[in-house]
Amino acid sequence: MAAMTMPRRRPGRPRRDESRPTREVVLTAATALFAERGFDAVGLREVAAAAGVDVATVAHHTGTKAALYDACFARVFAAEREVLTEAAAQARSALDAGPDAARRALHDLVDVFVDFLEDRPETTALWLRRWLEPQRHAELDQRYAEPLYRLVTELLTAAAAAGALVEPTPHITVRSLVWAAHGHVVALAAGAPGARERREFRVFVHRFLDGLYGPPAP
Amino acid sequence: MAAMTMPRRRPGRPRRDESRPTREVVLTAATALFAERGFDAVGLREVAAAAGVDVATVAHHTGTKAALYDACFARVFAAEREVLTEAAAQARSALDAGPDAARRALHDLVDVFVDFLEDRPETTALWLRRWLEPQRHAELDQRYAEPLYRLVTELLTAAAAAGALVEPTPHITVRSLVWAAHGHVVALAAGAPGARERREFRVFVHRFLDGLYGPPAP
DNA sequence: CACTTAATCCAACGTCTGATGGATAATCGT
DNA sequence: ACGATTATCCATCAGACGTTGGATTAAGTG
Repeated sequence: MAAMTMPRRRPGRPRRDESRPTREVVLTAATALFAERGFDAVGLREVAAAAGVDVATVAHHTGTKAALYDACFARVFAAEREVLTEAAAQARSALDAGPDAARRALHDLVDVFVDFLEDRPETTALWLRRWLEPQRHAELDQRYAEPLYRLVTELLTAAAAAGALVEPTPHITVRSLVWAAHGHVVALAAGAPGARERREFRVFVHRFLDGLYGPPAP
Repeated sequence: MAAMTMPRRRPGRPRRDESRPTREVVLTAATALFAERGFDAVGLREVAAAAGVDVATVAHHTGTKAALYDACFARVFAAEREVLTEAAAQARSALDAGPDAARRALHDLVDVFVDFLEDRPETTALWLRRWLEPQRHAELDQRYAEPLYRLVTELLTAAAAAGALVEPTPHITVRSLVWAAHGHVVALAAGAPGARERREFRVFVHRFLDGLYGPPAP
């Protein structure tokens, strides 16, 4: 029975590295390169070399270069969506517990977001690159950005409806916070003193929220 | 006498368009293309075509492609620096007139900045592209970004010293504001409803400042 | 065992790139 | 009028690019 459910090796030439699927290796290498230098500045031969395979192998696994690019984005953004969706759900459940709890939940939510970006700075690089590509921009916004923005925007709207805060333009607040966080990551990548900067940015974001909505109860 | 100070035509074949120096035409065309698609995605032949000249003419006036790229940045960032330097000087002179005037001066300063970015959205595109280029990043920061950041950061510090506000991390506040403004421009370029978005972003920025520092007197 | 399937690499293709050497034209200084 | 100077274009180069066809290897399947 176990043999039935075990992932039996498929026929054909075995992979070079049986521990990680070649596609994953290629995607990881390509993501790092694309994040660092962008679509046009990265050659497929370079990706192949970084992944330790031939350029034809890259094509075999990911098709065209644009498809590889898209696949890299999909992986990173799916991870971001997962983390944020869960964090937003937690924050939402705190809305009923009164204004103080709601504001504290917002603090926690942005902390999760900042943690994620600091942990995976390539997310910032890829987002910024996408924002600079007008044609791909729209499609990506629809698939990834808009749902996330809507999630948090509706969270703010609900908090406002619950009387926890006053927020006339939640989408602008959310967007500004997101860009401030991306700027923070870029500053870190540019060599700002790490630990101190991280701490201070969190304090700033909380000041930002407290200034807009009032602080949680002491 | 007038003939002595008049810009006498230099020898050699005349320019195609005597009204605008060829170098300016090329730089303008190149700036638009680079801002839209980035360094690697823009070919010199494309720049030449947009400027209405041959590719060799581009090389003759701007040297290598990297030099052309740098020249485009220098033009745009010099304009930004000029506008901001003057606005910051005006704000600084208002610091002595008390906390309310200081806060109002801050509002005016960010308004000038947002106006400038909305007016020249290519500034945002070029900045973002530079931030994604690690090696060029440092040099550019030193020449353009750092002086501007220092200008505004010291303004905040001076305002804090004058008792107009409390600001533990001025550089983070400034950076976050700058990135929020860039995000605003990107959203506009992506098709957000223009007039309303512009108005609401200004309201938001003022809310942001009032939240951090307290509002100016009513 | 033979047959199929899958993964990998090698070699090559046509295209486009940034750069350059050299010819031509038009203006100035003399 | 004549050489010097400058701007412009044409033609071309060597190299890198993304992509593809086909050979090779090694496993599963019967």
